[in-house]
Amino acid sequence: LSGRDDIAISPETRAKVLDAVEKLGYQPNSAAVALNKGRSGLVGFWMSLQYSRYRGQVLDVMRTLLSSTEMALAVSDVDEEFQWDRNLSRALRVSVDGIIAFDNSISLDAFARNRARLAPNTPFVSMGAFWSEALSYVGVDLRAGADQAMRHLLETRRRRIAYVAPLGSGLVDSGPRFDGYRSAMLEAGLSLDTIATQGAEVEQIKEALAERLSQGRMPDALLCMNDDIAVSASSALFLLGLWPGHDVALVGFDGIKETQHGLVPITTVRQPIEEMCALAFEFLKAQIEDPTAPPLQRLLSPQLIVRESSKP
Amino acid sequence: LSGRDDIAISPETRAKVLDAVEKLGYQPNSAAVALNKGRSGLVGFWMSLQYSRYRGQVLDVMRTLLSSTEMALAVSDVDEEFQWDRNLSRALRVSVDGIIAFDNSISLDAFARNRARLAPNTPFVSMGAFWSEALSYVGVDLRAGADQAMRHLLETRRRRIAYVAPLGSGLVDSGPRFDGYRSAMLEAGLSLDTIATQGAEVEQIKEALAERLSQGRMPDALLCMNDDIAVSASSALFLLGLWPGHDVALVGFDGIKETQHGLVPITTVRQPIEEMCALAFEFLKAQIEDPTAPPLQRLLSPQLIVRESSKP
DNA sequence: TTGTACGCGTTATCAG
DNA sequence: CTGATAACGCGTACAA
Repeated sequence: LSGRDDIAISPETRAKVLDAVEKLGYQPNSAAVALNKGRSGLVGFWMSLQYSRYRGQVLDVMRTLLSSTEMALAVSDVDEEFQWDRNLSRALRVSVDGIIAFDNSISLDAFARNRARLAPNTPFVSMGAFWSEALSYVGVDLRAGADQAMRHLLETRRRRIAYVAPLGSGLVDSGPRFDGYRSAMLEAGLSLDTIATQGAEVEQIKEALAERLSQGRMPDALLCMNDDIAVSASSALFLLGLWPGHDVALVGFDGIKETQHGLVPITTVRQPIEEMCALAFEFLKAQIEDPTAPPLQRLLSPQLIVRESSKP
Repeated sequence: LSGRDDIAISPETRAKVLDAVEKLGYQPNSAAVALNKGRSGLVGFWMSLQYSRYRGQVLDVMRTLLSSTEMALAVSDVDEEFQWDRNLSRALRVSVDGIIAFDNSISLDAFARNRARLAPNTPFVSMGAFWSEALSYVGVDLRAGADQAMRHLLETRRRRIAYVAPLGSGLVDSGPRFDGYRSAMLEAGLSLDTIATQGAEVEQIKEALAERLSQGRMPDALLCMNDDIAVSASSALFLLGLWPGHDVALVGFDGIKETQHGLVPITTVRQPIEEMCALAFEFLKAQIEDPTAPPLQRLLSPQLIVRESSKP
């Protein structure tokens, strides 16, 4: 019935069994299978379902990766779960063989804090911008990416460089991207300029930029916290009569497809999505094989891709 | 240990047990619990993770609903799964007590087709714009909503009414919204006008509208397939020097929060999100209690909310 | 108040 | 090749 060839079975019995299966509409009980095998065949994928195209593309890659496997993905939305310590046990109730936590510091912290107590041996890999040294991770060194981007902007003689991030993201004045921005600016003797937007929509970026324009202090380069913002900024600049790449340089983060074609191809700090996902899954599988093995850790570097929007 | 008060236990033993739990980091095995109880405490939530604000808000409501319960949500992304018959068994492998399928006709069809074979007794409720008469559902009668919207537009003397939907959504020339639009137009002796956009971004809507404007055939009303588009259209019209609500009436679908405030408050066909989610969950719980009960079905009506964008 | 045995639905093993 | 049986980890009922 379960398609093994190392076992002999008479044609008649096989037919009888298959027949019964058909007749009764038999479906294996997954809880029983999971209990017996000690495996559920499920990978818990913790991510924020707040939209960004980058997240969407990562989920897609992950799904494609798993689809060639016997494993399936169970997505848990870890948005705004501020009381994570309470919610953690609920999230852990899903019978998964392991967890991949993507780009989410809150759930990662909560898990790291309570691992010993709640899930001592649950394979866990964090993936993306956040990690804990105590756990397995595939990190992406956004700080290094920000450094690359800033070096590029400074080398191409931009001086009034602003950092753009949405209000309420917690990234307006902190995080590896901002840190890279700040230290590069200070080192170059330039003063910081942060633009906090209401969101990532063209309209919202335009509003923020229009204010700068009217005050006569439009930057000559924008380091955008992600590509969604950079793409929107590109449109916003156009609407304000400015040429992205000419009047104002534009750099984004993530490397989503939409940066390639558009009004102007946009320079971006590309995250190694495929490698990151493949590695995270590999690490998870290894942890599942041997849950007692020491954590597997790897720091990936994003790569600056220079395009029209920041050509010298 | 499991907090029952109908059973007596000596303080010493209790302490000993609790102590051991602590010391060993004991956590109940969810597969075993599920097997024993015949319940996993999980609700499978099938939805497309392609972004729309409406979907985001629905997920939020659902999550809030479940958080006051002992049940947890396991989201399955059912995007672009064209080979659903193959993927269905994979999706069904998640050991859930029941499934809520939201606004997704593909997975619904696949499930309805294979229910008898793959999951004869799995509680299943579809929720939103699609349903199957053979299964439980909480439907929303978008056709009725479209009728309301069209009646409103026609009564307020708009005549050159266009229907706006994104290319590739499959909704450009079909679906209950389009059907309502078409029959109202034909009945009124007006000719159809469909605007297919590249997406829901302001830029993309603007592009489509700019073409109309330059051809001198700008409609006097836009029936937008959803609020994301309507909100973007509002900005796009402004950018083109037109006043939404004055020069061009605007009606959206869904009733997301963002329609209330903005450049212009936008008329929308509000979906009964809270009621829909609550009812779907209630139906699912009932099906879980008694899987052999006949399907529970309910058709909800969306409600037209008239705002600035379509005032007479 | 405590200990024990059984059943949940599978799979794997082992004797026939 | 077939049939019976143990074990997976838990909850519950019942005997001690």
